[in-house]
Amino acid sequence: MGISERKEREKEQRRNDIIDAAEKVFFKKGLNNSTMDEVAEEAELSKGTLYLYFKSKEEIYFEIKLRAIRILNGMFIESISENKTGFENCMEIGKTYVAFLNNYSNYYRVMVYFENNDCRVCEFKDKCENFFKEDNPLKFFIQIINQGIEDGTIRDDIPANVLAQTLWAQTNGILQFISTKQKILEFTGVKAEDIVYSQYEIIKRGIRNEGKS
Amino acid sequence: MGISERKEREKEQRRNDIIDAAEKVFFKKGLNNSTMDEVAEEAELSKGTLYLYFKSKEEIYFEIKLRAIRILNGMFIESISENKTGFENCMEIGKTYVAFLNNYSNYYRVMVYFENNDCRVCEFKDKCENFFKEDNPLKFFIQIINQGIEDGTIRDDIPANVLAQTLWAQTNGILQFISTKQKILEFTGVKAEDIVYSQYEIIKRGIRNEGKS
DNA sequence: TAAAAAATATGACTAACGGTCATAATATAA
DNA sequence: TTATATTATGACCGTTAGTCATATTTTTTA
Repeated sequence: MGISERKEREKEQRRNDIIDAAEKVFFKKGLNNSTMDEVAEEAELSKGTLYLYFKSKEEIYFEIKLRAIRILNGMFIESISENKTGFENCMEIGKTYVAFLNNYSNYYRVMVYFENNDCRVCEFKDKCENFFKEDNPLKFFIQIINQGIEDGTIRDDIPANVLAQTLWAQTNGILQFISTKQKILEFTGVKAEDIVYSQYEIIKRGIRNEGKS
Repeated sequence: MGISERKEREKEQRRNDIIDAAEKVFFKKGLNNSTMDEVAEEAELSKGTLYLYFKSKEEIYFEIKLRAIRILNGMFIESISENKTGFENCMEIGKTYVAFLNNYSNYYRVMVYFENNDCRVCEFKDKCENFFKEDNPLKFFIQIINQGIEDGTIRDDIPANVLAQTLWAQTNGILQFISTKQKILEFTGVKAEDIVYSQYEIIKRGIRNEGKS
């Protein structure tokens, strides 16, 4: 049945085209100031057609979030190395996350949106439920922490699970701060890099296995 | 002119009544699922009247945020003590912030909303611009860190400004994580308290002045 | 290849809701 | 008591996410 397969591909393609169009519109004007009519126009389709491929405006946004996560995951995987210690890899991931914020700020913003609007995310419950079980930056990060505990470069008095989630949550807080609180940074005369550097310094001391370099 | 003063008081009172009503409605159903008609009904006023006292739905929400900040500030001030070191006070503030999340989760959620929707906050630019200059949890926290640096209990190689904002941002990340990622915590079998404890542990090592207890 | 059936696309329409404004009610001043 | 100012009202408006009856295109059938 070559036809149904081709149709499947075409459908997938159209879905992607719609997400592409939505991305353009949303990135330019923000989710709230973008209308589905604009997305439809950008995609050269009628509005009704959008709803054949997606349940809601927010579901399209959620698909963009998935793209963001895929990019971030890819960057993380590229940034680590077998030749480095767990501790070094861990710090590398931090740097990479900051680079993601700088290079893909649009995608980053989409991710933040879903961090903080979990009430609505229920719509995608099924997708979210299984999310952690699949490839996911946090899951990946836990492995790195584990590596560090095993190779003795990261303190071992906190379970890898817990330590990883703590660092992950912290780091999200840092990125969120430097990306939304420019006013405060300006007013206090502090640069985003200062905060990032300070975060590294605290983490270094905070998680390094004592006695090791 | 006793009359105009009384009128002023009455107006202020009515404003507060409206915020009270809005709080009830918003806390019960969430900002997005609450309508201005519902707020008006709860306040026993017509919808039009609401707009005599507030420019928009979101401005009312912003007023609720101000209440939240006032509560948090009060808790912070209560939690510190002249008899404690800067380091101890700093840790105390962390604990207090967690207590705030647990005891005033509705207010906490409002604060988070404005952390992450800064685009819209422009409406309240004037209010926000001056915000940092007034009483503000972060500003207060900077003072505590300064105390710690001065009394030698907190490392002095990072400026108080920077260190305080870093810790603040981190902690926000932690609170946000434990309040929105229950699913992940469940799945990994980690408790919110574990994360909080781990955070304390990392910070302790991370900011304590070496050589001091 | 033509007609029937299935799949896909359309855009006018609806419902919901934030915000407005002409009008009404009430309080104050003259 | 009348004129003026203040406060309140709710019908109405504009916008927009989402729907659905209808139309178009593609595939299947005979």
